[in-house]
Amino acid sequence: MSPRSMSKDEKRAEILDAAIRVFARTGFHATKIEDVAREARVAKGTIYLYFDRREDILDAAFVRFADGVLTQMRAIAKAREPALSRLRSIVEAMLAGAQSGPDLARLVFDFWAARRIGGSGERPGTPVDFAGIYVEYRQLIGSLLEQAKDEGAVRADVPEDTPAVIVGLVEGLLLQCLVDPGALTPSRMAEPALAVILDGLAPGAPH
Amino acid sequence: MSPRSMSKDEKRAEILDAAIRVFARTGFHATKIEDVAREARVAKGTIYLYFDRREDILDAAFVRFADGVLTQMRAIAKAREPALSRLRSIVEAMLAGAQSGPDLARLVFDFWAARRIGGSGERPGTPVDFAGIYVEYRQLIGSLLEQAKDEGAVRADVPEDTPAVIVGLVEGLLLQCLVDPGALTPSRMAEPALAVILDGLAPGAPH
Amino acid sequence: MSPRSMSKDEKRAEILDAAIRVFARTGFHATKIEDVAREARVAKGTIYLYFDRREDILDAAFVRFADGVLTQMRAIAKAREPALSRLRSIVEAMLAGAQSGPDLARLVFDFWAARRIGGSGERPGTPVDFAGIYVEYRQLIGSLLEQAKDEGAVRADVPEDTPAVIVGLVEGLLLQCLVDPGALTPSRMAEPALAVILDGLAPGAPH
Amino acid sequence: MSPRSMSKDEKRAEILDAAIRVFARTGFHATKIEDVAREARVAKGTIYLYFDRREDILDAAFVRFADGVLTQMRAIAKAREPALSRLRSIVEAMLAGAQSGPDLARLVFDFWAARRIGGSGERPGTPVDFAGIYVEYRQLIGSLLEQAKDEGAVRADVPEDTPAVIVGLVEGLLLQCLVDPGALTPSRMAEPALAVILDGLAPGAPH
DNA sequence: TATGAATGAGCTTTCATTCAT
DNA sequence: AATGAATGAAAGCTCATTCAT
Repeated sequence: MSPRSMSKDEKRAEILDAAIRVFARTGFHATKIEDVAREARVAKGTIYLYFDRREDILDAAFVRFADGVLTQMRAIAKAREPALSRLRSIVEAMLAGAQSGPDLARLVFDFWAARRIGGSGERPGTPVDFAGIYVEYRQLIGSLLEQAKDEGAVRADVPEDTPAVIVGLVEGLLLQCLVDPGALTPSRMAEPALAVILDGLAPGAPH
Repeated sequence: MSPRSMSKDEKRAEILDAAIRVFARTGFHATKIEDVAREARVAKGTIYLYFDRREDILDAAFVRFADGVLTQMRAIAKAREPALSRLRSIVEAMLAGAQSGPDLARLVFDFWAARRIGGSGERPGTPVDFAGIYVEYRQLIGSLLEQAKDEGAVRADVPEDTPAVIVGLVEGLLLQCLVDPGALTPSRMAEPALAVILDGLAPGAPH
Repeated sequence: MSPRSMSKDEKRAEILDAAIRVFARTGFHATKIEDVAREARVAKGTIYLYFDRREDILDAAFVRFADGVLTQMRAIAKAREPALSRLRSIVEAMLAGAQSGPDLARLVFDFWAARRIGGSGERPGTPVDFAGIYVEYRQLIGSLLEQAKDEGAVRADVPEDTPAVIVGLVEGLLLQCLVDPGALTPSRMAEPALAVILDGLAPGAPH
Repeated sequence: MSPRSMSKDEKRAEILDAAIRVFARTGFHATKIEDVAREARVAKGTIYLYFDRREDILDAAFVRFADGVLTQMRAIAKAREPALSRLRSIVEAMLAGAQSGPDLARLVFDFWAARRIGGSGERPGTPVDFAGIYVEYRQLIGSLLEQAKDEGAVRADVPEDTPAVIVGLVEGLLLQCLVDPGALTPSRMAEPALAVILDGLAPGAPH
């Protein structure tokens, strides 16, 4: 399976991918190192050649996930289109991403719970800059809003904290879809979400 | 301490309150039965006279928490005020609630992670109707929107899934605050949140 | 076997005794918690109700062993006899003690090796005052030497560090017996040991 | 680093030296093959080209250490001096040796503990003739005592087991110094040790 | 010869759950 | 009803040893 010529980084990535698959399927908390090893087709001990502790795998998985989202967002943000159009695309892309891999989105909750994000208890280990990732999400949205303002596509008095509202709206919507996949699907939510966001930002009369 | 005359239900509630305090402080995953017992001033074995399994305590805790929110929402929804004003109050109340007890909000993540909400894996035990709770959230909002429509306070073409967008927006915003408490606080977010929600729903030009 | 009425301390002592038996038989390093549990007729987990860590058992075992020796020494030192005679008795008693339980004496090496006595590496956990025990050994001998001097039974110019020499001699002799039980037995060594010690201390012509 | 022309034995010796350094520093029990490899500047697997099992390294280390001591003792024993003087030199040399490398002396405990010297449990592998080494120690001392007797430098009725007493005294003294390096140093112990040994053996009145 | 990635048996430790009192 | 000592399954992690290159 794994060629002997594989570099240390590649092997690590391979194990990480396996771990993400299992976490998504079983949940981090219920996933044993043994499970990750089996999925990655290696022995238990091998895992520890690439990760110091079980929790580090979760951290790495989250970072890989978040990086993917950020990369996609940055690409869209750089497109040659009106800012408002790019904002719309970003919202659609995030919802579409969750559509294709809902289990992966779940990983975020596991991460929150395991890492006690927002809790008063502290956890050992090198912390993942969770907040920093959201700061960048918001900055990206904020920068688009500024451009849209300059382009006259958005009201001039948009409150400062609006990026957080938009990011929250998208993430919260994903939660809803995760909780009640029967009633709600991400793709179907794009239109009403944008209706709320954009019409609220429109300079003149909506639509 | 606990009077001999206490009923089984009262005692159970007392233990549950203790558990919620510890879960909020320490996180469910890191909370041992022993910790709950200590907080409730009973012996470890006593817990098992009121709950069959450890996870049942988390379920019960979540239900009690969600019931509290719903009760509050229902009360506001019944007030003698314009529907739009009640909608605004609900949003403000939810954000204010998180403001006063951020640790309690964290319980929701623990619940998701432990109960594998939205995941493909199944968990044993009597399931809590997680989705149902959100259905009721959305119905409450949806009903207010209908009334607001009738009152002419809201555009007639508000998309059907808008309640999910609003609930998501509030929950997502809470997540943001939890993740980055330094930069964001729930109370400060009420105004920009309502700016996005309400102006987006307004019939004519915003404001 | 173990009556339910046993106090926590008694139970701890019982486990400790079992542990000492196994350590003596198998060596600390090769002894698994499981082995101790089996010898003590309890489950593995029970051990941890009385000792926090595996190493703590060794510490406690050593302390119990050393306390026994010290108690015996103190008792002899208080006897109503000439000081020199009591010194002789102490040497004989220590050698006789090792005679009856050579395996127990081995425990000391395990302790040294595990606790890295005298080494540059540090170990975690509450340290056992190893040096302090030997300080007391030496003080006891030293005090007897002083009395013997006053009684004129010993030369006046005995060097200050002589107690260390005597303690060392006895312990070192025990090592020899441990290493080569075929050729040497503690009981047989008492006479030559005393011949070296006492005649060396005699004021006039030896014997 | 290591020249290609190095013989198998030389390489083995080089690894052994590295191992002794690490054992002395860290203790055998806490030393991993990896540590030895790093110190010897070879890969882990290379160790196994020269030693079959981890314990064999300890055995070899001990033998090399003991051989060094014996060689030194033999050299002194052959000197052209009165036997008593040579005995004195040997005692001084052993104490001085420990003075220069206390960590190395610790190796002996590790060896005892790991090899279960004196214990009832048996260990696999080719055993090191631990007892034999001490036999030779004692024979060397015994032979010197005989010569001293012939030279009239020592009482005629020295008990047969006196060599064991002397060897034990020196070793035991070293233990004391190891245990309580603050209070005792080997070099300072030479004089009181010899006072006990020699004056005890003197034919007429001491000094 | 030398390497070092891979292995997996085996250990310590934890803790939900039970049950005799 | 209440207790808390006892249990033992279960899991994370280590590291001596192997072996393909």
